[in-house]
Amino acid sequence: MKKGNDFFNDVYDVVRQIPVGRATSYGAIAAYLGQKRGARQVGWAMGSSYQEHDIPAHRVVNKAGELSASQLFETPTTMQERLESEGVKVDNNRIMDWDKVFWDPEKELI
DNA sequence: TGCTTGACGACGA
DNA sequence: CTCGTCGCCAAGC
Repeated sequence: MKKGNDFFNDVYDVVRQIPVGRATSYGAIAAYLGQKRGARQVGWAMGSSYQEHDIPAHRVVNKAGELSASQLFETPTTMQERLESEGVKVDNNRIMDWDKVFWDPEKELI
């Protein structure tokens, strides 16, 4: 059986709980999972199979609120349009009011 | 088996 | 505030 898949499943579970109009960072998820230094692995895990799962990957951005994954979506603007559709303002691939939109699983999630 | 890359983060200039 | 460098972990070649 797989062994490191638990990390994947946990990442997906956290992402699914992200409320609409909010967003979180890879580092925050990694820290919530106890892998504070696994921020890159979070993005790698999702990018490897997020299409096979039903998770709002567009609500996950880097610590700077930048849509670094926008070009991995169907189109380079899909991620931005989806966020704006949920009420999140995006400017130059960066979330505006990031400090307000930021959703910390360690504090919001129990 | 070993080197390189990557949806990142923190620190310094 | 923006740019550049180093560090972490896992997968790919």
